[in-house]
Amino acid sequence: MGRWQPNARERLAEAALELYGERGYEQTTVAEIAKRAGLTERTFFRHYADKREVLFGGAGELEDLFVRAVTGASADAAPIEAVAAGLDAVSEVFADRRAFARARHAVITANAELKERELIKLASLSTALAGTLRGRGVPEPAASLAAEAGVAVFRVGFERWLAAPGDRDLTGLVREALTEFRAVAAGG
Amino acid sequence: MGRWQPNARERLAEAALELYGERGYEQTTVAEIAKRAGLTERTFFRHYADKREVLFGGAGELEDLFVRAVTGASADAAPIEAVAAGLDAVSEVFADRRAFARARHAVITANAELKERELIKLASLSTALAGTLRGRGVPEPAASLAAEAGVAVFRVGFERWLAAPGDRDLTGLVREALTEFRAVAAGG
DNA sequence: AAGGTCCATGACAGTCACTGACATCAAGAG
DNA sequence: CTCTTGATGTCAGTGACTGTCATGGACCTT
Repeated sequence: MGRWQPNARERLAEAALELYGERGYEQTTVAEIAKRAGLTERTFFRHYADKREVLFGGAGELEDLFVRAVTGASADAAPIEAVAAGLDAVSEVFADRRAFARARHAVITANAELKERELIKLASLSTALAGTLRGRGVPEPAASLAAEAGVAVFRVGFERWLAAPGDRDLTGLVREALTEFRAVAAGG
Repeated sequence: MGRWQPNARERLAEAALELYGERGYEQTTVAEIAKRAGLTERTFFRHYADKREVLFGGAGELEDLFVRAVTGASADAAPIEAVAAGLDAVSEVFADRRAFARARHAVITANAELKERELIKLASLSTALAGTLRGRGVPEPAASLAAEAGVAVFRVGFERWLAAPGDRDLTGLVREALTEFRAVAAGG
């Protein structure tokens, strides 16, 4: 047995999501989160840079996954097709986490500061994707535009998945969003 | 002569942009901004909700302008064409403000918190555009996707304009970005 | 086993963004 | 001339976040 309970970081993230859900983000103090996790406020800030970041621990892994899938797409795939491969990979990860995704999404959409943080994570993802596409030989601004398109398509598909009843498949909804997107861009 | 100097709000915005540029956003306190504007910290917060918002006073007008142009596009224009009309209208506004736009953009890109605020303003613009498109009879998710596309295209064109030497025309750069975008979506 | 180092955490004081409550005083209304 | 209005000042308070030093179990060395 260690001197402290294990998984301090995860306990903090859990406590934060619960409290943000129960009372709202602004009505929750960091001291309360730390207390529920059996830690102190100071320790919270050693694990998370600020009060928002505690909800975004997985953003880095998601970005890596998306980038790897795009990198791994066949060399002759068009930019939008490489992005589509990334969309499939990312969609799979969420398949069995809809309850968690819904709780987290509800908390985030209820607060402007949290929305800001989510947007900058998506922007970071977009930047990483654009870089990956350039690495595949896609010139600018096509790389940036394809990356932005991919993120927009994922977001639309993801939100429809969260709103959908029962057993709709995220991968399918994201693919539908991509198809719609291409029709719109074509002038449909 | 009033009891106070006029244009307190504008003086605060000017002082803030100067100080953020000179020392950086984080190294500037609200008390310093207020002092340079000849006011107190408390008065700063009566004009701007927070330390970031002072750089985004014009966001509302820009959104209105964009929305009005899309609303005014010919009734049989495709969604992406209506958005293009909005892009033209917004581009015009910036034509003679490149120096200011550059200073502001440099400050914003130098700081993550300011980037977050910029992103949420663009997201708000996107949401407003999507609503306007739905008002024109465009169904979801086409409306949201066309709106996101419009904002992405503007941002790419805008950044190229800021980076470009001399006398490049913003309207032209944004139109080029739109053309490239449509090619990418088509699978080019 | 004794001693030494490591490192996650605690304790505590401090800065600054932001808010609520109340006071002030020129300008305009009547 | 008086009254009301509204932008500003003053002041006290909360909470996010940081720097610094102390603590003590785990692990390593001998």
